[in-house]
Parts: sequence; C-alpha cells; structure tokens
Amino acid sequence: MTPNQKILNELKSAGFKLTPQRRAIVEAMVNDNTPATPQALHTALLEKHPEIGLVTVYRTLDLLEKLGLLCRFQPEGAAASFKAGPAEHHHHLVCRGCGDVVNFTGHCPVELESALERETGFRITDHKLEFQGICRGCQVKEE
Amino acid sequence: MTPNQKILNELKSAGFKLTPQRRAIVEAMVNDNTPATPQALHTALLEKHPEIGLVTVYRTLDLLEKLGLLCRFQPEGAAASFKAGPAEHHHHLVCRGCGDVVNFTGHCPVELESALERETGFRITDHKLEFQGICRGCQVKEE
DNA sequence: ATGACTGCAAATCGTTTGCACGGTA
DNA sequence: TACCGTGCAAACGATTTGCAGTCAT
Repeated sequence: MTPNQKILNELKSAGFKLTPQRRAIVEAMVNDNTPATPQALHTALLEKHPEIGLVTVYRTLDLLEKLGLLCRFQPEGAAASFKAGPAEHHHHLVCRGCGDVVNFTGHCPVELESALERETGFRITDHKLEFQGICRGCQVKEE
Repeated sequence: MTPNQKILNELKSAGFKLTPQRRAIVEAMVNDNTPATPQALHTALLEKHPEIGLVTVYRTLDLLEKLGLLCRFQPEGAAASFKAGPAEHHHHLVCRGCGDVVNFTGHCPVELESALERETGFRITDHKLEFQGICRGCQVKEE
C-alpha cells in the first residue's frame, strides 16, 4: 500500500468522504517531502486541478493534521507550512536559507523539566525545542 | 535611577526623542512585569492618556525591542506580547492558564547542538527552547 | 436522498504603511 | 526651524466563516 493510499484509508475509516480535492491534496503532500504553505500547495495544485479552492486546501490540511497524518510547522510572522508524516513528538531543525524543516526525535530535556518544576512550582506538560541554522545545501550556495 | 529613567536615558542617548507617549508606554511597561499585548497596553493607557494611538504603541514597542530594552514573546496564532527586561538569550516557561511567561537562562542544549551538526551537516546558529505548563497560582484555581 | 463537502465572497485579526499634521530638540 | 514622531485611515497577509449549491455514499 502506498503512503498515499494509507492516508486515504485513514480518512475513509475516520468517516470522511474521499473527494477528488482531498485525493489531489493528499497526493501532492505525499509527493513532496518539503514543507508547503497552503498558498503554495494551492498554486501547485491549480495546474492539474483548476477548480480547487484555497479554502478547501486550508480545510483539508487542518483535517489531516487533526488526524495526525501530517504535521504543521508555524514560523513566527509567516504562513504555516505542512509536511507529510506521522505526528509523533519531535523537534525541529530549520534552515534559514531554503526554509526546509528537518524533524528529529528523542533528546527531550527531561532533567531540565524536573528541575524547573522544582524551582518554579510549574506543572510542566509539554515543551518545544527548535534549532535554526543553515543546511548543507545552502552552505555550499553561500560559499 | 529608576528602571523607568534608565530606559528613557537609553532612548535619548540612542538619538530618539522623549515624547509624552513614549514616557507613558515605558512607565506602563516597567510597572507591569507580566507580558502585555499592544492592544491590552493601549487599552490600559487610554485611561490616563486618552490621545495615544494603537499604532504608536506598536511602533514604540518595536523600537524598545530593537534597542534590547524589552523582549517579545510570540505565541502561535495569537498576538505578540512584550515584557520589560533586558533581552539576553533565555528560554521560556509559559503558563497555559494565565498566559504568564517566565524566563530562565542557561541550560542551553549545547551538546545536542554539536551532535546535530555532526549528524545533519547543518551549521547551527541559534535555538529556541520553550516549556508549557500550569503555574503554581493557576494550579490552585483549578483544584 | 441526505448530509458532508466545496467554492466564493466577505469577515476577522494582528500588524504595517501612507500621509498630513504637530511637537521635541 | 528641522525633522522626528504621531494619529488616522487604509492596506495588508494569513486564516476563518456564512451561505448556497454540489457530490460522495
């Protein structure tokens, strides 16, 4: 089963309808492993599916995210972007050059979390860890 | 010298004019150690300074931030908020109840940073670390 | 057939900008 | 007196919502 079909199955078994628009969006997301904004995705989709609306892209991406079928990356002061892949807990490594976002798992700051709970009285429920830098490809372009 | 005067001096020596609006905004920021949005700050200021414009609040906060005299906290999908205090590198502890943001310094994930550089080829330049939870005060209210 | 889904337009929210006036240095 | 700073209104970009028509099941 292709990842494409897998997502469509999850959609169907969660009780949602498989419309041509949803199929097209899922296909586009699976075929591109870099983060895409709703705008960019919509523009790309227009070539093959001229009748798809930007709002539908927003709604479908939100839906897929809620089902845990893709994950959202929200930069400060810019449009959110989405990337295919299961939404387990992870952290981000963001390239300032091309905007690509690499996920990595593990390395959670658990000891720091306990220390902070002791020092501040907070009950800590979650955390975010993000690194910014320049990916190998963009380092070459810089020179 | 009060913290209030200290900021005003920095403004003046950086070549900016000390207008009544800037004085009012600085005073309000210094007197409140919880993060405030431009909107909220503007509303609060209107009681004593009916002629101040929201745009001026935005511009003044931006200016103070650029001078490193206060720091901005940008939550996802919500208005930015500002808090008095010098803008040294730090991390955040955010209360989901009252929205307060506690800063803490140190504990930077430097080893993880080097490990990631080795594994991914990124040149890492910065990072963000943020914990979410419930502060002591809000835990009591919950019960 | 019926309710979910879609597309359009319009509304919303936070923030920024153009411009003419007013006040600080 | 020069500009810098202000206020207003309007523009802006991302996202959401109301609504009437359409389509998957």
